[in-house]
This record gives sequence, C-alpha cells and structure tokens, in this order.
Amino acid sequence: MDHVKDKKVLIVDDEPEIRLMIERFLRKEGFFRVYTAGDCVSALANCRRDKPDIAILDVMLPDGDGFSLLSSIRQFSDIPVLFLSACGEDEDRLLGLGLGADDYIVKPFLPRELVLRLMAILRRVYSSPVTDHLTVFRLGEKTIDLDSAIVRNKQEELPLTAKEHAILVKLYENRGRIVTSDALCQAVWGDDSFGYENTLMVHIRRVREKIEPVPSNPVYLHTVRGLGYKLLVTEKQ
Amino acid sequence: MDHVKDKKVLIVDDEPEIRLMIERFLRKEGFFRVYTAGDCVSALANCRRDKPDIAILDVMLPDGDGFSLLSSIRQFSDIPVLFLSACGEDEDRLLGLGLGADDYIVKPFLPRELVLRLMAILRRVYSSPVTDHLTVFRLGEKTIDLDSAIVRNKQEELPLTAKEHAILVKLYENRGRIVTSDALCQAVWGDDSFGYENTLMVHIRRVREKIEPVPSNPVYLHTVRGLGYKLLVTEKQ
DNA sequence: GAACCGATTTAAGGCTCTTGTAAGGTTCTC
DNA sequence: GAGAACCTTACAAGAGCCTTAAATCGGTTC
Repeated sequence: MDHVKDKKVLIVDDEPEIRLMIERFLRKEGFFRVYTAGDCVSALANCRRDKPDIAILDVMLPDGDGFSLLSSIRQFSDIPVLFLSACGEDEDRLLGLGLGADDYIVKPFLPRELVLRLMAILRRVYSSPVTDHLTVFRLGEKTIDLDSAIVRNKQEELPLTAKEHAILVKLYENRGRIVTSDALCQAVWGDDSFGYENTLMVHIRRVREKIEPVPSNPVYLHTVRGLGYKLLVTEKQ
Repeated sequence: MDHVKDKKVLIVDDEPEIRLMIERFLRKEGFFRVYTAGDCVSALANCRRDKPDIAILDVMLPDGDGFSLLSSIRQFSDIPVLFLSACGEDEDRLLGLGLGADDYIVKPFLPRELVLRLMAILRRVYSSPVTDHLTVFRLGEKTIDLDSAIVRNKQEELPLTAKEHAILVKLYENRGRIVTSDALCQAVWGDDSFGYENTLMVHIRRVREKIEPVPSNPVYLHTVRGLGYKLLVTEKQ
C-alpha cells in the first residue's frame, strides 16, 4: 500500500557529482525511477516528458535559479518540490517556501535526511485519505472498490468501465456535496470537455445501473437539477 | 475559501517567552485558536481535550523529550506535527522525521518561516476536497448545507433548487450585511438581470418557505425595505 | 486485414419539476 | 389616504434531465 518508492524523482543540480550521489542513494533505497538534469532547460523538458512525481531542485543553476525554474514548472504542473541550497540564507528559504516548495534542505546534508524528507513529502502528497485506503466504500448491499474498479454485490462482481470509474472517483472525492456537470465532464474528458453533457448523462445512467438497487429511482447518486450530481455515502468503511 | 487559519494549533515549549512569541505571531497572522503547553503531560491532556489540528513540539521538555511525546500522541491521534529544536543535531532531525513528523525547524528561526511551514503543512493535510465543508450553517432548528443544496430539519431533507441555492450562497457570502436586490439578481441571472425583481421576490418567498420557521414572519432572511435583503446567521458550525 | 466485441458517443423522443409571469393583496412611508 | 415597495398565489411553458437504441470507435483475435 506504500508505493512511495514507485514514484518518479527528478534531481536538478548543476554539479554532476551531487546528482550522481543523490541518484545512487535513492536507488540504493529502492527508488528505481530517477531522472537527473543539470540546467533549467533540460529540467523543464524532463518535467514535460517524464512527468516526475517529485522534483529536487538546486537553487543555483547555470541558466537561472531554482525559484524561477519552479515558477516555470508551476505553469503546467503542481508536483511537490524540495529545494537544495548551498547557502542557508533565510531569505532563500522563505522565497522557496512562499513559492510553494514543500521543503528546503541546506547543503551539506545527510543523504539519509534527504531521503527521509523526500519520503515524508511523497507520503503526504500522494497518500491522501481519498486516494489511499478509503477508496473502498459501501452503498447498501453493494461494495464499491475504486482501486480495482469493481462493484461487488454478494457473489457477483460488476467491473466498472474507464468512464464510469472516473465519474465515481470524482463523485467520491466530493461525496456529500454537489459536483457540477461541468466539473464531472472535466474530470472525465479533460479541459476540452464542452459538449459532453449528454454523454455524461448516459454514463451516469450506466453507473446507476451498477450501483443503485433501482437505477430509475436513485438513492445514492442523486441528481440536483440545475446544479449537478451528488453521491451519498452514509458511513465510512 | 482557505480555512487554514481556522485550524487549532497547539504549541508545546518549555520556555514561556517562546510560547508567547509564537502564539502572538500566529494570532497576528489570523490564527485564532491557539493553545499552549509547557510539558508533556499538559500537552497530552490538551491533545485529548481540545483536539488541535496541528502541533508544534519542542524537542526539549522538562518531563521528557518531544519524540516520546509524539509517540504518545500517535497512540490516539495522527495530527501533523512540526518539531522545534534548539540543537541542530542531524540525528535529531532524522529521528523526528522518521517518527512521522511533518517538518523540523531549528532554533533560532524566523517567525515568518514557522508560519509559512505551518500553513504549508495544514494545506497539504487538510485540503482534501472532502474535509473542508465551507458552507454548512445552522438557522435555529434547521441546518443549511449549501455544499449539497439541502435544508435539513430533524429527519426531513428539503432540497434547494438552483435559484434558491444561488440566492442563499450570495446571502451567506454577505451574511449579516444587506444585499441589494440588484446584487442578488446579478448573482442569480448574471449581468443581464434587469427585470427580474419580481421573480426574485418569488424565489425569496420560496427560500423562506424552506428555511424559516414561519415563512410569512421571517426571522433569518430579513427584508430591508428600500435596500435589499439580509441573512442573519448567529454562529458558525 | 477482417471479423468481432465491448466501450463510448450520438441522437431523438419523453417526462418532470423548476421557473417566470401576472394578478391581486398587504404593509410601509410620506 | 395614496402611492410605493413588497408579498403571495397559481399556473403554463419549457429547460433540464432521462431513457433507449443505434452508430461509431478502439482494441483483440484468428
């Protein structure tokens, strides 16, 4: 359940020895998807291409500083970031944290501390209660397992399709509150989701077919006319 | 929209000056539920009683150290923890982070950095879409839940329609203040809302039907003749 | 590469409840 | 007491959602 070490890590530092040192240490600890970059340009390229789950940024880089790099990354990604800094300047720390960095380590540092902090961040960011163990819940007789996209009802197992699953995830993340059709479309089809309103209805119907006792008389997946849809989950499981 | 500063903060430090300094700074920043403790025993008691949302722990305490205190707290609570340490010993940092602390600050520190880190943690931990109910409040017997567009009264649940919901949201955003009919119309029908004054009245009546004990004698949704309407909310829930 | 199969989308007709309108009533203000 | 501001009620229309079936897409198998 602790897939922290499956995460992709990007290391950005201008000194090759440091890059290598960190990379070696991470790999020794069990991280196996480690990328490195020596400057802002290749770091940005990597972020777009490999979509790392976390980035370790040096403040000092040949073609700019880590802070402006972070700003650039933030244009298209909100991955957590850990800053490395040769100088322990308080101003730098504040700047980094203010920009939305998740942590700040001053060189020289213990590799072990870096790993601990890294894992602390990864756990925090990627193990939100919703995405972790809470994605199995019950609706009356049925058990909805979003981890494996299955609806269990006594013996039988109904698999959820991709769209059905996406809809239920979004609704479950906002269980108890209304989710607008727009928000649902966006969750399912991405930003360019205009025009899918009708399609959404059809999928909602399919979801109801699987999770509701009587699909035409929904008691869990409610329609709120003019506002959106709402998933009612009585108790946590 | 960012209810980070509504969170309860517990400060544990043996030096009263430091406690006071941090408390003052937090209050200045807008935190209004700040508790303090000078030793492990009272800190534990506070955790059980006031259930803080985050704790700032000093490592050195008169009746034990912060790490064992954290272990004790972890027996019954998984609130995020930020360590303060006079000594910048690497071993201590590792120990704290290994125990599941969320951050580690070395004295002396800038108060501003402490607040930034604190808020970073709070945002990370408590900003799951499910946990922050923004708009649930009570009016006498009834509970108005704007997240799910429902008025609860004992057993029964009265759903709000889209227009009713829009009106209540606008009024709630300006609770205690007068909202002009124009502003309400705009909130409900958009910029081109001229000519809906009468319609608004009808909807106001419908809202009153749902939230007022006696709709014809409103005590929560007041009319201010010549000016507009006003929602009276006694206390947050 | 053709045939198949499930998933997804499109489309069209149907239903229901929200909404806006309008008309008459009430209360406040000058 | 007259006019303005606001309330109340009922009802018709259509927006918004449902449902179903057929068409299309995308991947897999032979």
